[in-house]
Amino acid sequence: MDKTYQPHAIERSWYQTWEKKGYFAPSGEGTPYSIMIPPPNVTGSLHMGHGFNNAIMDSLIRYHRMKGHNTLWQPGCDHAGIATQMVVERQLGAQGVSRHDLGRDAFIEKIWEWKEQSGGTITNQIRRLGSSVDWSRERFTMDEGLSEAVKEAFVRLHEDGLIYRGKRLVNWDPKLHTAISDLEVENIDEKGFLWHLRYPLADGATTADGDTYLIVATTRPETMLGDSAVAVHPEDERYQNLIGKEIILPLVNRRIPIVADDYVDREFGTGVVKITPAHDFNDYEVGKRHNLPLINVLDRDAAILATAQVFNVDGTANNDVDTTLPEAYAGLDRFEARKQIVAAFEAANLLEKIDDHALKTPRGDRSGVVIEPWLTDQWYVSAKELAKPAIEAVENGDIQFVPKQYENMYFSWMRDIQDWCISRQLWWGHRIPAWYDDAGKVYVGRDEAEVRSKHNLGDEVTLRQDDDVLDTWFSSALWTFSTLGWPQNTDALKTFHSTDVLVTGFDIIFFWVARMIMMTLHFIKNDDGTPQVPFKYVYVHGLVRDSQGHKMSKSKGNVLDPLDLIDGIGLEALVEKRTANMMQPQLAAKIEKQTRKEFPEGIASYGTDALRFTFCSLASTGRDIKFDMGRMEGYRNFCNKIWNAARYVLMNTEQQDEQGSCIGALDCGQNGGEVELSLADRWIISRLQRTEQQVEKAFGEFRFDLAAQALFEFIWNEYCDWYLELSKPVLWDENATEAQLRGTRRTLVRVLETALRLAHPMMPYITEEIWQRIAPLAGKSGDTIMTQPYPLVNAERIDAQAEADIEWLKGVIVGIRNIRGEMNISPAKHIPVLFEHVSDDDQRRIAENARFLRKLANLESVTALTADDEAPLSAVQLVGEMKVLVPMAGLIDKDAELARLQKELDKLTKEVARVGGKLNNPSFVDKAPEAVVAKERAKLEDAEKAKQELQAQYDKIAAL
RNA sequence: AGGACUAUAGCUCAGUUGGUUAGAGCGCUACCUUGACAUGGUAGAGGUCGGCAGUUCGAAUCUGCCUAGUCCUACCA
Repeated sequence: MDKTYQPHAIERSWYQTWEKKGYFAPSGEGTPYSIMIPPPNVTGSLHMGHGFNNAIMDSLIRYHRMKGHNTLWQPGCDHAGIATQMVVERQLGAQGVSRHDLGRDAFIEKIWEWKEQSGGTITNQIRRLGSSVDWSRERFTMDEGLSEAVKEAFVRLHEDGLIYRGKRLVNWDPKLHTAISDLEVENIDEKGFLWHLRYPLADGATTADGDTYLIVATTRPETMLGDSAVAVHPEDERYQNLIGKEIILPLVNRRIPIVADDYVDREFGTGVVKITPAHDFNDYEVGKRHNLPLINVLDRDAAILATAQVFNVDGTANNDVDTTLPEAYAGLDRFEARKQIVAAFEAANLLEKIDDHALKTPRGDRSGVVIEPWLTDQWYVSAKELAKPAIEAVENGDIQFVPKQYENMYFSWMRDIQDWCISRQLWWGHRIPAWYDDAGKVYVGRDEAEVRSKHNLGDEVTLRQDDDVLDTWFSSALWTFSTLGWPQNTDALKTFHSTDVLVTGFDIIFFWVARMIMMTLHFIKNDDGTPQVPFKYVYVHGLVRDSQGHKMSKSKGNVLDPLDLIDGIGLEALVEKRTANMMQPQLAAKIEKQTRKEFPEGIASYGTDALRFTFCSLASTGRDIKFDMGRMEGYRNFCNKIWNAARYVLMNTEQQDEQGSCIGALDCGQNGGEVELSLADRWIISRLQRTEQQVEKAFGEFRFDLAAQALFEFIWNEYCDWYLELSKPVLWDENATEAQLRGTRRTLVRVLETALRLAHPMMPYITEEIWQRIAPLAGKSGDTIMTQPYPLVNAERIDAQAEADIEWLKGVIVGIRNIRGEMNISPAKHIPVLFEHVSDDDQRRIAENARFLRKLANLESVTALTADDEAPLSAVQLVGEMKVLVPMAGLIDKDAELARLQKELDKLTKEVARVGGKLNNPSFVDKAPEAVVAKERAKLEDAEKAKQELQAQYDKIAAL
């Protein structure tokens, strides 16, 4: 074995072996356990969040696989409608071709081509992360089977009356030319203006103050072209006489009514609001209440129309309203139109004033442009009814969120859920299975033939399929069951659904988790007709952030590719990677500077296991995960520690040639034979059981950080720091018996072998690599650690006596080391040690552990004094009541020792005062549980005794 | 506006049902190439647990208020 841990030498080949041998597929035996990977966006590449996610899921999957479950982890991607279409359009754009030049079919073919080329990125990343997904069951939302499922779901929902089509205001993206759902709109704080406009009253009416106009305030003056009313509060005394009268809308000269509606806030502005039902969601509601016409003045690019389009609130065309618009603005972009309209108001002396105003601007999360409420025909899922059982499933615990607090977030959204706009004006996606006849009547069916036969439509009727496609999240919502073969009732569906746990970030609880729950409960039923949940647990993890705590995003240029932490990357390559293909190239310089500052040396290579272990150790209950390179380096070092511990074990249990290759095994008890376990052996075996307990508990509670910590502490602080050291005096003792040697060798290999299995779910590669060589020495056989049983606690092997004895031993050794350290005695120097005030237990422990003491504390001699012996002047450490003495002669400076004692005495004085104070408080003694009081009494007694001893010692030395 | 979450060592974070001398890793200081490991070892320094009140014999832990930060939802035109 190499002297240091070299991850690259072992990772790739093990993954290939595992995959080739089919270890990732379900075993077909045992209780089913399944996880569906949250499908990454096929256009993209995995970022740190995915890396984190994968580390968690793979740990769970490997853990359950080792526990003998019939384990399925199914991978796949979603087609990411808008994002993918954008990427391919941009590529075509670079060649001067638009998708319209190509036509729909050819364009979709281009997307498939592109997907073939780039789809390998993600699968390669998943492999490099060590994820043991069943590649044979990889799925893609646009695959035939899943497309079937989408169609089926749409048709059934429509039949159930849960999907409808209607003309509504939607969030329109004027750049991408599609509707998007509420969730895809980001409301961003921006600075804007509030324009106060004068709207002249018709028919000579005047306000209470005698003005001939009303003042409305607006952040979007250009929409005034579509105003269909002005509203005041019904109880607003200022405007009582004007309700029912009319306004002459400036520039347009349309007469519009003054209505009363309690939507209006009297305190805000002038208490008068312009109502534009076709261009504002609130105004739309007001319009509905007052039966106002919907006057659309914008086209799909959000430019001003030459003539308005007018509808009634029920969506029918309105022919009563004059559609004339001023010619000056026709074809102008909304922002240009805004400027000119404001100028026109000013010129007409109708501009009262302009105030600065902070507002939230709705922007498309993909395009970044301002979203326009726009009147269109769209398909909707009525969510209220679907939400009911989805809420219940969480209320009654069929689905549990971990941590639980996320249930509140879920409930609050579900209880106020809005209908979901599922149609998108895109080409890439599942085309809506709806057809129209020439009269515009709509028919829904699985295909045109079904529609014709169902509605008795002869060939003379021409049918045209809806051009639109479905929201990607619609297909993702079916993910847990569509990927298992639904609508067929496949064996896979019966076996692996409900899945066990969904692992995801809280940012997509609404987008995905909630919708999956609604859809699954609706479509998937048990034999008794009760609905099936998509998953029993939702493990919600935090978002991975950079070291500054900022969210990682491409536009900020602070993203990290998990592979770059695994393999390492030079500074230049990292800068290049972060600044390539930017949506906003002007940020490149800033990103470059920032990158050079944060990673002046680039990024070192840490290997997959260290990365995964780091992710696990960060998986506590918080919402943010600040990724800390220092922490990962620490865990890389941990891998090295394991590596070297294994080297040591192998050196002492194998027969090795000059190069360290194995040429035979020493007797580790693999073939039986008498075995004598030392105290240290019994101790480490006991500690191993406790570690197994902790890890088991932590996995059960999704506390991967605690599992990682328990493993780390056991392996480093107990096995390496103490046990390996304690094994040396036995292994190197020429007088050791065969049974003793066999016992220690057996414990060395068995504990290591078990620890490897314990750690394997989190660190698959290093554990496999070492296990291959350790297993035979531990009497284990098998092709891979992956399918070995996960360690089970054996409570009988917990040995409290051994633990107490080793604690004593550690106390003595640390005490001596402390004197050495503080007194500057060279570690190389052999020193004598004496024990005074020795109890029977101490006597036994000294006798049993003399050789350990000598070796680990590097002692010249170990002497237990009897009551009659006179102790030489010494530096002293207390272990319980026993005094550990290091004679001062020639070694220790008087003043240094006094200072050291004084420090100890100060500590003890404080302790005595603190505990004594507590015990002097009668209400404490009266009210606290007896055990607690007894504990405090013992504490006080110990501290007082220790203080006395040390004080006496101090006086003795001081007197010299 | 409503709600959630967070605040513990210089940094990144643990801390189970209230009872610890409040822990870990990194960083820092001193010493050490001892036959697994310098990606290491030994010893050590470092914390008024955001602030203020309260409940309690006892609070990092429970309650209220405040401050700071993060986020979500809704929104005043």
